Amino acid sequence: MRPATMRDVAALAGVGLKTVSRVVNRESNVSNVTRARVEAAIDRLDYRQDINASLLRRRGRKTATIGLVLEDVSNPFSSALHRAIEDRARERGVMLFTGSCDEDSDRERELIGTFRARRVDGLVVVPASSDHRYLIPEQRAGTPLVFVDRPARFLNADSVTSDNVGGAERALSHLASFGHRRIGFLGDALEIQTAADRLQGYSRGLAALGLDHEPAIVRTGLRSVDVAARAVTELLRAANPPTAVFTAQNLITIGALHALRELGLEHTTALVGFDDIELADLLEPAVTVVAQDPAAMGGAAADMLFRRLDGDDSPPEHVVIDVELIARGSGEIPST
Amino acid sequence: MRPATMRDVAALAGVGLKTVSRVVNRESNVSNVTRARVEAAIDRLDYRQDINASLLRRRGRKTATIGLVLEDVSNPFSSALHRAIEDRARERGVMLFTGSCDEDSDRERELIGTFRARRVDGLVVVPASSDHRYLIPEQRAGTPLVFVDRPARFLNADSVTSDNVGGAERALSHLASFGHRRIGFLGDALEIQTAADRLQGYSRGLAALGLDHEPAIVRTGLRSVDVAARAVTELLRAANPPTAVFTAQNLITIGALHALRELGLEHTTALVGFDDIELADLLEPAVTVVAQDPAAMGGAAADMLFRRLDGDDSPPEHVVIDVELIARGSGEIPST
DNA sequence: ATGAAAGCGCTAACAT
DNA sequence: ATGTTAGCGCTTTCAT
Repeated sequence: MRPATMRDVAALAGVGLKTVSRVVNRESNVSNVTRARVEAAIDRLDYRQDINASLLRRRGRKTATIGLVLEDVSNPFSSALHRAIEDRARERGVMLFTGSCDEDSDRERELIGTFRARRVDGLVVVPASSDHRYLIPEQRAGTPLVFVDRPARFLNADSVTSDNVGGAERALSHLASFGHRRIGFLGDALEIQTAADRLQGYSRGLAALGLDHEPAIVRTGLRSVDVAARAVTELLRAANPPTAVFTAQNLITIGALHALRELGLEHTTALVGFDDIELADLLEPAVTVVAQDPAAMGGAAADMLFRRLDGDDSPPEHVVIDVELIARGSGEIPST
Repeated sequence: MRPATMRDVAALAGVGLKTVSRVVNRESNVSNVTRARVEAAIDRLDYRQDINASLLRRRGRKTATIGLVLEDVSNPFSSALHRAIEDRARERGVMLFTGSCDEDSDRERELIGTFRARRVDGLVVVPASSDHRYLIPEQRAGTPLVFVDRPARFLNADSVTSDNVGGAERALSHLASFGHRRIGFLGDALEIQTAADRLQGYSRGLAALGLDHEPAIVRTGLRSVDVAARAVTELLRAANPPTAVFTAQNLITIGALHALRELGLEHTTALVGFDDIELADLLEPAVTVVAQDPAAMGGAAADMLFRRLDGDDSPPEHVVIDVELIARGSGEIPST
């Protein structure tokens, strides 16, 4: 029942422990005859090296693992990030520990603590918490740390983010080019950095167009599809409703689509969403979005982490990944 | 730079190594004064127990990790499974190693080999390969092994699958109840067990309705959205086309939706898909599907694995998770 | 080319 | 209540 050890292999092959170690690690200074004998024993015992024991004694003490803190492994954005990082890690023979923290900052700390106990070589974090000073010791200890989607707060660390401000601005000018002058904003809680950035982009967009900021058509703190749908309904039923809306997040866009459909306004009120949604092109009208590129973000984050792991200790970098406006129909409805 | 060890803590606190171990592991027989001293030292050194070293010596040699082989962490089905398993694992303080194998059987073996080297306590596998005899030593060594979505081949192991046959049958009888007598089948490669099962359900459904099996309106081996779209287009443009189609997989359903839209037949040809798709309710018509329950599948798989880990060594079980037909519109278009 | 001894960070088993 | 010794499975170091 107990898995075979190197000792077992050595005994069966009639060689010393170190010789088996040499064969397993493909070191030189083993004669072909000896190697063959050892390999036969390995096969016979179905031996597999215990990486944990191996790494314990190794110089450098690397575990060939990295920890990945995501919002939720099952949401499309997180899992696209995950996949991109997995692919990079695989090239280096590195395994991933992942965990979902559901925007819960306690869970973020708990996860990172667990990763630390497992001696991960580095950390990629989509942060939930708003104060990362607790990671100072970690950082000082030399553990590479890359933040994704949102920057670290109160900690100077590498980050990879989308161009949220620029993307929102682009959405605004796109809608304006179709004649819209009253453009509603629907966003998430402003404690979330990306939500705040997108609102800032909206404001800048208004300013660039010489338009006033009208608080009545700006709604934030929308945390679910239903809440978003209700907010959109209210906005459009009020007196002097906006002729276009900018929905600053995935679920909010979906909520807005439901609301517009119910009000029968889907071909009348223009809509641009931030973040692409599945099947957006099959909807009627197809949904215009500012799309992020989670695969590129994950790739950039992994590249950065591995550069750090390879010894790069230049000052923290902040990579901003471009977003793309994909015009599909809903954002090209002209103002009436 | 080197992380603090238990030794360091013991030295700083002026106690023996074992006392620190007792405090860290919350064992009894430590006076409050001593405990406080040790805890202060832990805080000052920012010490964190090295789990790998700890587990190396522990009785039972458990690593508190499980390995999860998925088709692709970024696809919705896989990631929903992943999340369900993560939640169960978290309750037990178990971490997950995950990997995507993209339907590549070599990659499946490679991943499982890596997991084995890391001494995972158990394995949950969505299999890509068609012969699992290579896992016999693993199984004999007592490593719990649960297959999900598709059963093991040539290996008697626990499995959790959807009711693919029954679901397909239900789709057939649903379409028949709206008058359809010529129902096309569009499916994936039959090497994939689920695809074969769904075709079998289709055949049974036909038989139950007293309908003939017409090879001309059955297409299999459709491996992408585009290929599926083309197949649907061909089917519907041919002489004597089916009045309804059953698309036996996610991407095929999406391909069919594109094709129907392009042909202008979306309100004429009935469609039932296997596996739910995002935003199916916002499409026009909304898409009727036979929905799997990946969260339930993952939960059941995790429960099974942990039962095995807790010592249950009864014969392998094959849990079948029910599927649900969700009527939304496309499947209720009557035959003309 | 090969192996014996020491030790990685920790827990088990046994003192005291 | 606390400490000491051995040893988990492996690599390092140093010998032969």
